[in-house]
Amino acid sequence: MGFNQLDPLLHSQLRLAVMSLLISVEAADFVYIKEQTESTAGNLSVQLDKLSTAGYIEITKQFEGKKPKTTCKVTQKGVDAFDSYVKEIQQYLKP
Amino acid sequence: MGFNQLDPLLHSQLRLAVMSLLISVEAADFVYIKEQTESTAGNLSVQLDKLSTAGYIEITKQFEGKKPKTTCKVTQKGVDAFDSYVKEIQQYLKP
DNA sequence: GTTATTTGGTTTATAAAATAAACTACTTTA
DNA sequence: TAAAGTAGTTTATTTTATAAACCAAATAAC
Repeated sequence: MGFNQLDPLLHSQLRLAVMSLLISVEAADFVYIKEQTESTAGNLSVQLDKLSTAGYIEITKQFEGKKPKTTCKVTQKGVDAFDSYVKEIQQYLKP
Repeated sequence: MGFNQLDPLLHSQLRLAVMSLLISVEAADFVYIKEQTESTAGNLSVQLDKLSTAGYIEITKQFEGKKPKTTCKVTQKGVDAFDSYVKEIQQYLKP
């Protein structure tokens, strides 16, 4: 037993999906993340901001031709936090 | 990939801890759960109620001598839901 | 060529959760 | 018998998540 606190920043449906995705692909743009996670743009925008503020991901905004393009990639801090989260929740899940 | 919806009833810090605990011990009383999960009585009361309403646990209230005693045990439905949740979140966690 | 519509988002408002604080009812101890 | 402890519940507050509305520019349709 011993239910140590799960990182509340990661223990969220969408943010967990985003982190999981970014960890496997290293970098992804807004539209791709939105499609993969089946989230709304508004919700995604907010949650990416939180992950960015926490230093778990890095967001770059540039123009691809004439369209804006937001690219995200996970930071080392983000990888570490995700690893810890995985270890912690495994405690909950194993019987 | 494929981020299928995590059961929101289980994807909660305290409810997940409670379910995890109950699955391993089969039955536990209010005070014990409160201690193990390090939760406040108010929060625990609310969350147990939600799990009970969902049919994931069964709550029995009786008197132990002169003191009230609330005992909880997980139902089959609860076990099934927990199993599904574990399978789903494993998808998120594996890189 | 100017009126939709789509793309790629952000901001603000609303709904739902989690948590904390206050309260109830009874018991035990000083 | 007054104070403190036990075992909770109810209500209020805070935090989160989600949805709705909006913005700016580009493209397609009439």
